[in-house]
Amino acid sequence: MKNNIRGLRKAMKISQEELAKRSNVSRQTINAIENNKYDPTLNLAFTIAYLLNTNVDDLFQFEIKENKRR
Amino acid sequence: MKNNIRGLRKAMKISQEELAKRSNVSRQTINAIENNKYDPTLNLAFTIAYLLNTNVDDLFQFEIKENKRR
DNA sequence: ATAAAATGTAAAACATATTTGACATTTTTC
DNA sequence: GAAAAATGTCAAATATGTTTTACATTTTAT
Repeated sequence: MKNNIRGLRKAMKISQEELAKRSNVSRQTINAIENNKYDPTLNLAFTIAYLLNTNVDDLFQFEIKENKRR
Repeated sequence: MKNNIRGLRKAMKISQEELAKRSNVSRQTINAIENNKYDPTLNLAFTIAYLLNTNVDDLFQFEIKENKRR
């Protein structure tokens, strides 16, 4: 799962620290997500999308992985 | 965070078990999410939205909680 | 070139999501 | 109304996300 948080954040000219404060998470969390260390929770995804004036579906690029049906 | 998984799933006439299989998660997970016990991960949210022919922003109703800035 | 700000990273503790197995209740089908 | 299918729920174990503290490196501003 990729995302363009960094791009939109920079366009808005705010730091990871600032986005973290507005999102009520730690700076490390924003940093980790921007660097694709892990995905945010659904709640945080919605919060960040809201703060960056976009939506979850546009902010995150989900690649469908097809399912070998059990 | 609310969602309309149950509604779309029933419209599609598949069981929780079937949606679980297609999503590669357990039936209990689908059940818990439909009953708002907890939110799915971002990945699972995207997967379910995809399977139900919708998107994350439409499938989940996120209520913005305003932030008492630190 | 130096100081300040921003970013990267790591480990331990804690929080939340998911699985598995099991059983009870409700709904659907015949 | 009995059987089968679907749904609800619980506990313990595992996986993943988040916080805190701390420090190193990179970038920006002067």
